Amino acid sequence: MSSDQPGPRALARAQTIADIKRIGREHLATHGAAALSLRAVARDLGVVSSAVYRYVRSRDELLTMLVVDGYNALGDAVDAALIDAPDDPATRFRVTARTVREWALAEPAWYGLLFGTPVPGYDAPADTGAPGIRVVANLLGIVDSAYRRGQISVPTAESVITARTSADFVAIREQFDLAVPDQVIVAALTAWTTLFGAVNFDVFDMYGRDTFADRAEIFDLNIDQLLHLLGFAVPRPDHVDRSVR
Amino acid sequence: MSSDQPGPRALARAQTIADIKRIGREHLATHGAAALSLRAVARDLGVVSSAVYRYVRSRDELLTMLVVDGYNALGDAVDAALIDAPDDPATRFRVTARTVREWALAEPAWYGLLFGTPVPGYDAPADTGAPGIRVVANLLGIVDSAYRRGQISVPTAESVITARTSADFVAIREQFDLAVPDQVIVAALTAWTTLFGAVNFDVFDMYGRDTFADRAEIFDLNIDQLLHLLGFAVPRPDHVDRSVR
DNA sequence: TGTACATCAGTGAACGCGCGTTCACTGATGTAC
DNA sequence: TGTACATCAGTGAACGCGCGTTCACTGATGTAC
Repeated sequence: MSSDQPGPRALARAQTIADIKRIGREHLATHGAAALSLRAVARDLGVVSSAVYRYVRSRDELLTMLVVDGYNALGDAVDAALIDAPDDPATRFRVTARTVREWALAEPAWYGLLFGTPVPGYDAPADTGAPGIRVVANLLGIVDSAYRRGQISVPTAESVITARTSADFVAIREQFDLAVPDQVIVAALTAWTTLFGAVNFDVFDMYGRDTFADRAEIFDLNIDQLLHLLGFAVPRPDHVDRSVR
Repeated sequence: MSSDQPGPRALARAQTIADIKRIGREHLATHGAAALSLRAVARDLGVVSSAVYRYVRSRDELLTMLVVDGYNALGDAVDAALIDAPDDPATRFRVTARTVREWALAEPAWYGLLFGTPVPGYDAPADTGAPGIRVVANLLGIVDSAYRRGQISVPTAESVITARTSADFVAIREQFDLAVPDQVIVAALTAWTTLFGAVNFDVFDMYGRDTFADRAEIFDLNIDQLLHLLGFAVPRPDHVDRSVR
C-alpha cells in the first residue's frame, strides 16, 4: 500500500466492477429490478456464478450500487444540460424538467428503480441520500434564485400551514440555503411532484395508447402550468421553443 | 343450463375464485407483484398447486383479474366518498383526491400494481381499459360541471397548443362529454398528474424519512395549488377543513 | 535481476429453495332419466 | 323417489427451469526480498 497509483490488479478489479454494474443495468432494462440476479450477471460476464461474489457482497449490494449510480447519472445529466442553458430561471426550470424526462425515457428501468415501486424485499440504505436529492436541490435552487432576483410574483397566502409543517419548511430552507417564503416552497413542492408524476405517466406508458399523439408537448404543457403556478412571468407563446427537446 | 339460478357448484366455484383473488391481493401486499406466484396462492388456499388451474388459466390471468378489481375498488371508493360529499365542485375535487390517497395508503401494493412500475414480463390486456379511467372520468366531470356553472375562471391562453394536440383534446372532450376549453383540459391534466405523483411519493415513501411530519397536510397543500391552478375560487383558509381526512 | 511467496480471481460442486405448467388419476357431487 | 352417469374439483408426480450463497480448490499474477 506504499504506492499511490493503483496497481494492475486494482485496475482490473475496477474494470470488472464497472462491467458488473453495466450488465446489471442491462438486466434491469430487460427483466426489471425484482428479477435482477447475480447468476444472470455472472453468465453475461462469462464467469461462474460464485465468482461475482469477489466483487459484490450480495444481490442487494449490487442494487444499492445501481441506485446510487442512477441518482448520479440523472444528476449529471441535469447538471450537464444546465451548463449550456441561459441564466433565465424559467428556462433553466424547463431544461431541468425536460432533461429528467429524456433521461427517464432513455433509461426507463433505471428510472423505475429510483422512482417506481420499491423493489420488494430490498430497502435502500440511508447512504443513498446525498445523490438522491441532486435534482430537487437543482429545482429549489432555480426557484430560489428567481425569487432573490424578484423574477417571480409571490402569491398571496392561500393555504393554512400549520406550525408543524412550517417548521419542516424552515428545515428545508436551511438545508438548501433558500430565501423563499412558505407559499413558494409549497408551489415548488407541487412542481416537483408534478414533474415526477408526469415522467412516471410517460415512462410507464399510463396514458391510453392513443390518447396523446405528442407526449413531449403534453409534458411541456404541464411545465407551462408549473411555471405559472410558481409565479414566473407567463412566457409569450412565440417565445416557447418547443423544438429544443 | 335450463336454470337461471347458479347451482351449488357454481356458487362454490365463485367462492373459490374470490378466495384466490383475496389471497393474491395479500401476496401482492407482502411480496410485491413481481413475486406473485400461483404455487404460493395454492399453498395458502390449502390446495395442491395444480388445482388452482381449475380456476385461473395462468399467473398472468390472475394478475389481470387483480388489476381490473383494483381499478374498480378504487373507483368504488371514490364513488362512495362522493355520495356523501356536498355539491360544491372544489370540495368534490378535494374529496376525490383524498380518497385516492387514502385508498392507496390502505392498499399500497394493490395501488402499486395499478400505478407503479409495470410488472416485468406482464402486459395488461386492453380490456383493463374501462375500469381504468373511472377516477380520471370523475375528476374531469367535476371540473366540467364547475365550468358549466361558471364557478371557475378560465385562464387566458398561456401556451401554444399544436393542432395535433388540440385534436387529441377534441377526442377527450367527446369521450368524457366535456364543455371545457383547451386551457382547462391542460390544467385538469396537470391536476391529474400531480394527484398521482403526490400519492406515489407518499405511498412509496420517497420523501426523506423526516422531511415532513404531516404528510396529509402536505398532500392537502398540493391540492390547494391544483384548485388554484384550475381557477377555482381560492378557499378562505378557515374554510379548509383539514380534520376531515 | 531472479526467485520465492503471498495474494486473489475464478472454478465447480453442492445445499436447499421456489417457480409455472402438464397430465393421468380418483372420488365426490350434481343431474337426467 | 331411486339410480346410473357425467361432470368436475382436487391429487400427486413429474418436467425443466432459475435463484442466492458457501466452500474447498487451482493456478495465474504481482511483489518483496
